[in-house]
Amino acid sequence: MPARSTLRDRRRQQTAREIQSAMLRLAVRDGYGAVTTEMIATEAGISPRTFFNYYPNKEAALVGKSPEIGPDITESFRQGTGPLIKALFEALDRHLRDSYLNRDTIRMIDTLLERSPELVPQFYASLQTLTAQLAELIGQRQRAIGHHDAELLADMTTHALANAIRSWAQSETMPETDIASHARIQVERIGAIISDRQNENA
Amino acid sequence: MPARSTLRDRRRQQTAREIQSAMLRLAVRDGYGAVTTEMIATEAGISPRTFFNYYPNKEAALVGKSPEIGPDITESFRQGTGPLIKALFEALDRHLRDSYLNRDTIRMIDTLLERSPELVPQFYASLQTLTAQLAELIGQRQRAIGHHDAELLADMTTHALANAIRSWAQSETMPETDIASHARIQVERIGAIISDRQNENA
DNA sequence: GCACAATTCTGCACTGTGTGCAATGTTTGC
DNA sequence: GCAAACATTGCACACAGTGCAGAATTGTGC
Repeated sequence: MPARSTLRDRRRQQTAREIQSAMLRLAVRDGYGAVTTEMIATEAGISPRTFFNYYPNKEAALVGKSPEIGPDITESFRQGTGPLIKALFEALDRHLRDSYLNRDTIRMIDTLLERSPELVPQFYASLQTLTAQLAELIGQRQRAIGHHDAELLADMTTHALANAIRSWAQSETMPETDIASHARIQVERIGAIISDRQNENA
Repeated sequence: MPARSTLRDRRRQQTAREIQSAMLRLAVRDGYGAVTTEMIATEAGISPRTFFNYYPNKEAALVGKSPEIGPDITESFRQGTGPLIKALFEALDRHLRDSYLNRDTIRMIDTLLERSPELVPQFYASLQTLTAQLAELIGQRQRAIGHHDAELLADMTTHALANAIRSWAQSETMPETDIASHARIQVERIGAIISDRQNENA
């Protein structure tokens, strides 16, 4: 569901971004642990109670609302037949082109994750929606791949994608359109290490 | 530090296990969300405050305290020179032989993760200690592998290991000594998928 | 424009998590 | 058996998160 464009919905999205941005600003300034939901609400100009209408917890506000993969993309992924990894990252590439990525936002998240490494696992956990969606898609396209394997692969993919997005945010020159292929290259590098082919094509 | 065997330390370990077991019993009976730290404390025969002397939060009590990889194992892993994956899972195999795994405990965890899938990401996050240790070891042994790659690989390994332990707990017949090789096989299967070699050796 | 339906925002009361601190017990080394 | 080290506990407190009900706002049909 690619967000009906009623006034209400646009406002909702706007507020969600507002809250995330307030949270990030405060966390970068005062440290994640020092930020309370009350401070965020005040900074974002809403009541403390309303914060929880937008995000189920503090963590979630950090990551923000990321859109689901659209049905056109999932459809063509499911029905494709080429190499899985190629198709997977093509789908992610298309998905990224649909999403708005804000360099400054990602940079702030990056700063936080560097300053408070204990947040990193929590951060990846917040990407669960994407991971679960990917796992399901992989399972549907490639019936021969078991459930656990699909999940592991999806997890890895999300992880690599997050790494690629972080590199992109850090770099001044890397175009947004390179993110998916960056991630893909990392995954393939891992594949090579697993198969002990580290010194090939070096 | 392989746990000095003073009375104090043995008691500490015992209490930690006691708490975990209390938590699991209650969570299986009433559902994870319905269990409060106070209930756990009562069930385990300690004061509510003491609970937090053992575990930083409810999550952690679920997973329990798992011992670090001993220095003998890490030493020989770091200095080995063969294929990384082989060495990695050999080290894990030795590590598992040092640890006590309790089938019933794992089964209860398994039940919980099935009933409350929202716990799964949190669960993997709790294995962060192991993941971080593995990432560091990989980086030290194989200098050519970048930091991000080592982390991704470590994450995958931990994930696969958790899967293998869960299979072991479910099975009546699988010997404990097969866990590491199970995990290794999963990782290698993923490696093959990445490299689009799914139909080899089938 | 105007009523009224749907939705969203907010305040309030309440349960539960997690921490700091200081008093009180218990273990240990000597 | 004594003093230092460490563990347990109670208490007070700050904050997270939820349910509910009324106020405020926005969308809709006329």
